[in-house]
Amino acid sequence: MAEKKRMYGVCGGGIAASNMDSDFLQNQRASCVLSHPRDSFFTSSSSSSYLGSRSILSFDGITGGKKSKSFYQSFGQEENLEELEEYYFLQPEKKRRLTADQVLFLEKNFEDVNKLEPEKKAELAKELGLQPRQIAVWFQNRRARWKTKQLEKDYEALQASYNSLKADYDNLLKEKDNLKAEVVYITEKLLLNEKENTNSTLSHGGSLTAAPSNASVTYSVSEDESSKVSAPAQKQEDVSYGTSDVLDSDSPHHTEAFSSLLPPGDSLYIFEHDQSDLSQDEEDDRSRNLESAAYIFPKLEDADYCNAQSSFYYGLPDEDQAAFGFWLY
DNA sequence: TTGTGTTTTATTGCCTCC
DNA sequence: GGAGGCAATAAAACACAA
Repeated sequence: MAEKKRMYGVCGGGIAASNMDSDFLQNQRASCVLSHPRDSFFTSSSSSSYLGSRSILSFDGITGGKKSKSFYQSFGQEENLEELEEYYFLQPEKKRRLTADQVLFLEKNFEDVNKLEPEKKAELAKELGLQPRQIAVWFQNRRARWKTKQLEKDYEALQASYNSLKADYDNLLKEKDNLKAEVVYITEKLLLNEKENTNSTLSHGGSLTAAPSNASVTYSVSEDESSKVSAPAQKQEDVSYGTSDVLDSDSPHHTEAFSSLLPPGDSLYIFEHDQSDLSQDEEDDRSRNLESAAYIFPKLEDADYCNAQSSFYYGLPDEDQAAFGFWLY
C-alpha cells in the first residue's frame, strides 16, 4: 500500500521517515524541533504550519521515567549544529508518551466528540504542539479503548440480566416441583379414600351411598399418615408440604382445594381411613394410580372444570374410573 | 537490576464513502 | 482514487514484584 499513511510519518529519522519525500521531511524536521528549548537553532528553515512534535525523538524528557541519554548530556551547549542535527535525525525512532496535561486536554475533547473533524484535528495539534497525525492516532486508539470498555460493560449487564433470569427460572422450577408434589399427595389421598369408601360400601351389604350434595365436608389425615405419604417426595425434591395451605390438614382451605374439583353445589364426602388396611396388591394399585394421576393433574391449571374432570376421569384405569365416578357424582 | 505483564503510541492493511 | 476509520499488531514506555 503506497502511501498516504506512510507519509503521516513522524518527524525525524527512523522507520517512518524512510517513506517520505525530501520536501516533506525537511518540513517535518523543522517542525519537530520547534517545541524544544533550543528551537531557535532550527527555526530558519521552518515552513510548517504546526508548532511541531515533541514526540518520537528522545531528546526531551517529558514524562519522566526511563530515558535514554538526554540531549544535554550528549551535547554541551557549545556543540555545533551539524552534530546536533545528526543527533536528532539519525536517532532511531522512539515513541514518546504524551504529557499528563496533553492527555487531559485530549480526554476533554474526546468527551465532546469522539471523532475529529480535520479542522478540529489541526486546531488540537496546534494547541498541543503535536502532529495532526498524532492527534488522529490518539483519538483512534482512544475510540478502541472506549469500545473495549463498552463491551465489558455490556457483557456485565448481560451477565447480570442472565443471572436474574436464571434465578427466576430456578424459583419457578422449584415452585413447579412443589405443586407436582402437592398433586401427588392429594391424589394419593383421594385414592385412599376411594378404596376406603369401596370397602365400606361392600361391608354394608353392597349398596352404594354417596354423600348428600349439601353434606358438610369432612376430611382428616393423621400426622403420622401425612408424613408417610409425603416422605418419598421430600426425599426426592426436598419438598415441604408444610408450606402449603392446601395440604394443611388443619386448614379449612384444605377441603376447599378438593371441592374445587367438584361441580358447583357438590361437595366432597371423604371418609377417614387407616392406611394399615392396605394389602401389598392394593399398594401396587395405589402406586399405579398415583403415576396416572400425577401425570394428569398438571393439566388442571389450564383446563376448565369439565376438561379437568374428564382428563382426570379417563386417565385412570377402568376400575378406578368406576370408583371415581362413584364419589364424584 | 531484571524479568514480566500492562499500557500507550504508532504502523499496516483493508474497507467504506464521496 | 484519496481520505479517513477500524482491527490487528508491533514495539516502546511504564509498573512492579522478586
